[in-house]
Amino acid sequence: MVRPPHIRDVAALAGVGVGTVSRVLNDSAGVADDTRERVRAAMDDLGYRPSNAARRLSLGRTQTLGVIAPFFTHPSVVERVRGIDDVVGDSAYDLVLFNVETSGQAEDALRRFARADRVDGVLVVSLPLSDDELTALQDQGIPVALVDVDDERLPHVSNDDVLGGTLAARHLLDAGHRRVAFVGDTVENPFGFTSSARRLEGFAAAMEEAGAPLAPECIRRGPHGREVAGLLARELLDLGEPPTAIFAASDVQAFGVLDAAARAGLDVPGGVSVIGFDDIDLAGAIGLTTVRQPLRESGRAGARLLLAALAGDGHEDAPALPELLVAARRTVGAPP
Amino acid sequence: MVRPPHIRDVAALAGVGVGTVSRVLNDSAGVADDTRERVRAAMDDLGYRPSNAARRLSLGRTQTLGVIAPFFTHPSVVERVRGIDDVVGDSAYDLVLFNVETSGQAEDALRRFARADRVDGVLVVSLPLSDDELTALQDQGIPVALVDVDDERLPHVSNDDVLGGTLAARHLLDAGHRRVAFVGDTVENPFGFTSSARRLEGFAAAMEEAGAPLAPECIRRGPHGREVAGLLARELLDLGEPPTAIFAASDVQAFGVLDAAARAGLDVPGGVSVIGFDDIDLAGAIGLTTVRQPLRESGRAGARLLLAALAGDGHEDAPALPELLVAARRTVGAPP
DNA sequence: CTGAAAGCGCTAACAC
DNA sequence: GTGTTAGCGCTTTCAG
Repeated sequence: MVRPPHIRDVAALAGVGVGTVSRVLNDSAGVADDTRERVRAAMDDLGYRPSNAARRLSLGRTQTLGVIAPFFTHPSVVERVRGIDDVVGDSAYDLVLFNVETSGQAEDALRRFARADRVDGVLVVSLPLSDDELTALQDQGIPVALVDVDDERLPHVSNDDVLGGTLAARHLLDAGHRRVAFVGDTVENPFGFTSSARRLEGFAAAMEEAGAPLAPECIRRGPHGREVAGLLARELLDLGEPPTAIFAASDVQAFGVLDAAARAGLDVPGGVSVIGFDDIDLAGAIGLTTVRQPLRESGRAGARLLLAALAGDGHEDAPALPELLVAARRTVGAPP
Repeated sequence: MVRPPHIRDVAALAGVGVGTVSRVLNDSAGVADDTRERVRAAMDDLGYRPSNAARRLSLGRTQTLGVIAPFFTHPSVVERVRGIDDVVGDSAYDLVLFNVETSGQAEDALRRFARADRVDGVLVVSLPLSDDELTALQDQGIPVALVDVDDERLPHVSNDDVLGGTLAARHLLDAGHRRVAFVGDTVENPFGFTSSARRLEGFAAAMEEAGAPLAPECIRRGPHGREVAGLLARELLDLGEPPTAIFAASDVQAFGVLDAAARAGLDVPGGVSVIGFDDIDLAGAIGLTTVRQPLRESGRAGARLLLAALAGDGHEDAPALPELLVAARRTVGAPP
C-alpha cells in the first residue's frame, strides 16, 4: 500500500536517465547491454510496474479491446467470446465487455467508445448494426471487426446461415417431413439481417424447392429466449394442422420448443421433431439434433481479423471456418 | 476521423480558461450559471468528449473494475457476472474481464492488476484464493470483493453451500435413497475450500446423520466439466453395488451424469436419480431436479459490496441473499 | 467566480 | 548510447 515506484526512481537507482529506463521498458534498441541489465535490476529491486494510465496517455493507445455482445441471453455468444478470449488473451490487450441485449443498447455502447482513447478496437458479436451505428464507428476511425454479423462494409466473419437453414430443411425433408415450422427471432433491425432471418431464408427456400413450402402461419418470431420460443411453439402445436417438425433458429430456442412439446404431452421425436441451430455444449447433453456451426472458431477468427487491422496488416480476408453440418441426435424422426 | 476537440478548444470557443471547462465537466461548484451554459454550448458545438486516458492519469483512477472468473466453463458464473453487470452497468465503471479456469491462472490475472492504475477494484468470482494471492491483493491496496468465495478476510458474498449439500441429501433421503454418491470438483486449492467441497461436506454430514453414510467409493471428483462428470458417473454406475442416486456439485456436472445414465441404458429417475446444484436456466428446460441458489443476485450483491468499498462507505456487510431450496423436477424418484 | 500554471507518469524527439 | 525535455489532455491548487 506504499506509493508505487516511478520511472524516475528506477532511473535514479540505476544511475541513468528516465529515457533509458523507458527504452528498456519498451525493448527499444540502442541501450548497452550492461546498462539494460542495471536498469532491469533496479526495476526488480523496486518492484517497479509502469503505470499504464500514463503510458496510454503518452502513447495514445489503450491496449484494450471492446467487445459488444448479448452475452447473457445467448450461450452461443459466450462460446464465440471464448474464442475471442483465446486469441486476445495471448496478446497484450485487455478485453472490456459491453453487454447489450438489443440493437438500441448497442448504440449506447458504441457511444461509450465514442472517444478513441477508450478502446483501440471493437468487436461486435451477433448484433446487426444500423447504418447510423456503422458510420458512427467509421467516423471515429476505430478499427472494428464483426463476428456473426454479415455486413460487407466491415471486416467480418460469419457463417453461411442461409446454407444452415437449407441443411435443416434437407434433414427434415429426408426424415419425411412436409409440414414444418420455424421459430426464430424478431427482426428488430431493418438495416441488418440477423442470422435468424438468414436461417429462415435458406430453410424456406429449400422447403419451397422441395415442393413443400412453409405455410405463413408456421413462421413464428419473437424476442430471443427459451421461454418465448416455448410460447411460440405452443401456438404452433395448437394449430388446426400442426407441423410435424419445428426448426428453431438457435439451440436455446429449441430447448423452449422441446419444453413446449413436453407440456403439450407430445413425445419427441414421436409426436413432433425438433432441430436447432448452433450446437452449444448442452445440445449434445440432451440429444438435440441441431445444425452445428463453429462458434468458438468464429470468435477466434474475428479476433484475428481485428488484431490484424490493428497491426495494420492490410485488409486481411475473413478466414475460412469449418463448415456447417447437421449433428443428428435424438430429436428428429419420422412424422407421426 | 478528424482530430477530436480538446479541452482547450472548448475553452477558446467559450472564451474561458480550461480550468473552468474542467469544472463544468466535473460538475464542480463555483461556476456562474451563464458561464456554465456557455461552456456546455461550446462542448456541444464541438462534439467534445473528454479523453479519459488523460482523466485517468490526472485523477489516478481508471473507472474500470476487473472481474476474474471462470466464465466459459461455468454457466453459473456467467449468471453471476450478469448480476455484476446489472449493477455496474448503471455506474460509471467499465468492466474488464479476465477469464481464468484454474487457480493458477488467477495468480496471473492478479498480477496483471499489480498496478493499481489498471483497475479501481476487483471482483473475484468462484475462485478460491491462495494466501499468496490474497496478500498480494491486499498489498496493492486495491479494493476487492469475492463472489461465491467463502473467505472471511475479505468482503464476500457466498451461499451456505454446506446447507445446500444438506438439502440435497434430505431430498434424496426423503425419496428413499440410502446408497447415494457424489460427483464434484477436484480440490485444487489447499488454501481455500471450493463450493464443491462445501456442498459435499453438508451432503456427507446429512447422510451420515441419517445413518446412511457415503461410501468412500461413492465420492468422485475431477476437473469441472460435463464430460468429466459423465466419466465419473459412469464409474459410479459400474460399481458392484451402484448408488441409487447421484448428487452432482453443479448442474453442468449433473448434465454429464444424466448423459452417463442414458449411455448406460439407465432410465432417470427409474434407474437412478440425479440432483444437481445451481439451477441454471437450462436445468429447468430439461427437468433437472436441483438445489437452487440465487446466482444473479449473488453477482449483484458482490458488485454492490465493491462499489460501497470504492465509495468508502465503510465495511458494508454482505447482504442477505434469497435462501437455497430444492427445485424438485423430474430427475429424482424412488430408488429402483 | 475564473484564469494561469503545475503536475499526473510515461514516450519520443533531440542533443550531447 | 544516453540524458534532457517537451508534450499527451485533463484536474486542481493558487492567485486574482
